[in-house]
Amino acid sequence: MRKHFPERTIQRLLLYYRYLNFMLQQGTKMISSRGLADLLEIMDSQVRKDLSYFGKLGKRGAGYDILELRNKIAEILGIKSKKNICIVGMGNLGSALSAYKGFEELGFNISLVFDVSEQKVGHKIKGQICSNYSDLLKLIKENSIKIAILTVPANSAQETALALEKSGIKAILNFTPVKLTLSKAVKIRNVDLALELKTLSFFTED
Amino acid sequence: MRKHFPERTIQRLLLYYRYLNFMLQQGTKMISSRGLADLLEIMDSQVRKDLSYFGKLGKRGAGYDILELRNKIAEILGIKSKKNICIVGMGNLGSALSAYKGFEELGFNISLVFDVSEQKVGHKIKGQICSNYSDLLKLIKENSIKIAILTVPANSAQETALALEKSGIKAILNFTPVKLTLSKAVKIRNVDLALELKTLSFFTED
DNA sequence: ACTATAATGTGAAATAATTCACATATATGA
DNA sequence: TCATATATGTGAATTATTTCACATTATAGT
Repeated sequence: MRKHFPERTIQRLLLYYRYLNFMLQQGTKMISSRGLADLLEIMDSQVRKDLSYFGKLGKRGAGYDILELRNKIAEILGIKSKKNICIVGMGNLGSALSAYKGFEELGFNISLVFDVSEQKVGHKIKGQICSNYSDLLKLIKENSIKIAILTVPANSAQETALALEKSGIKAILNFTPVKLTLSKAVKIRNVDLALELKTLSFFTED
Repeated sequence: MRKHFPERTIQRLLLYYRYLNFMLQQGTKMISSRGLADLLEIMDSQVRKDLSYFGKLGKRGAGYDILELRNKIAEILGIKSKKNICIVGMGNLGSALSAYKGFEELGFNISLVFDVSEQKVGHKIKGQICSNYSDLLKLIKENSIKIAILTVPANSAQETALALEKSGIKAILNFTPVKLTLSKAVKIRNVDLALELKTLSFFTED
């Protein structure tokens, strides 16, 4: 079923998911594509197109059953099954992310965090005991972790990424401003905070 | 000159900028579109198209003069002129961002940080003295700050955004998972960390 | 039961972004 | 100076994504 639809569709599905959950708590039962679209300030046809990639999920004349749709999206996105992840680099950003609640809600569990610093290794950082970077290979393999968040300093990013690949990691969320070069078997996604701020600022009138 | 080119073009310009700076330090003088493209794993035609939006910046048969191109991109992106920004919400993420080096390199200066907590206000967090949220309007106006990073808890995001708008903020980098509703005069850009991780994970083979 | 209204699902059209392909210009070496 | 190789800049083609438009189906009110 994969890759006949835009990546953006998946991201919007996630946004729908959040709103549907919220509406469930409110006790609402049905929602139209227009209703969802208005909340997100997008076109209703976009909502329908997105959902149509995954079947006929609505009911003509009535809309979408919120509970059903929420569950279907959870299924599509694989939110039911918890996935263990690790964070490598417990600097400011790394430790902030280790405490970030948003990951858990989408089915992620931070099961390991690493750093090289002697001051951190063995100690709790935001409730997580920090493992030694020298045990990276061993621990990631033992725990069969496939997803890593990379928050090390730029100058050790590539080297750390290689170690992650070797340890069996299949996906890296890269917060460093470095273009990582790994085999195609490893999916990389870059989150470039400075770039986001600059993009915003560029398209803003002074 | 604005908005005849894709937003992605601006983002790539920024990546080019980083590489050009690096190459300058190495002492290289010229680079071809192919050279740049290979570094970023994109098409060389993409590089040429991106640059062509801003003039004839290269020399046929020779390529691009690295110093000239770097300066031209800095000019396009407005990197020379420092811009003051503020961060609202000094939780884990906010304080990590207040210490983040990447912003400075692109011409941003974090001149104010805010929180509501009595324990934080008046104290230094990562080198920044935290201002009281109740002084938000006054301080942002006084300092003519136009850009804000929003890292407050989800349940106060919308309300804080409204306060920011009132204080004259024209652009918000929103790290909360909340769809902010403001007048069109305020540019909003969302950074949704959980969504990034989920997108990555979705397109990864288990 | 009938009519008016609401809403989906989906090809087709429109829009946007990327990549191709090549005419044109420059550089280099013999 | 000429031939060959290199590399830009750009209109055209391609590919991707969004939006339109409408046939179809369901609902609600009378």
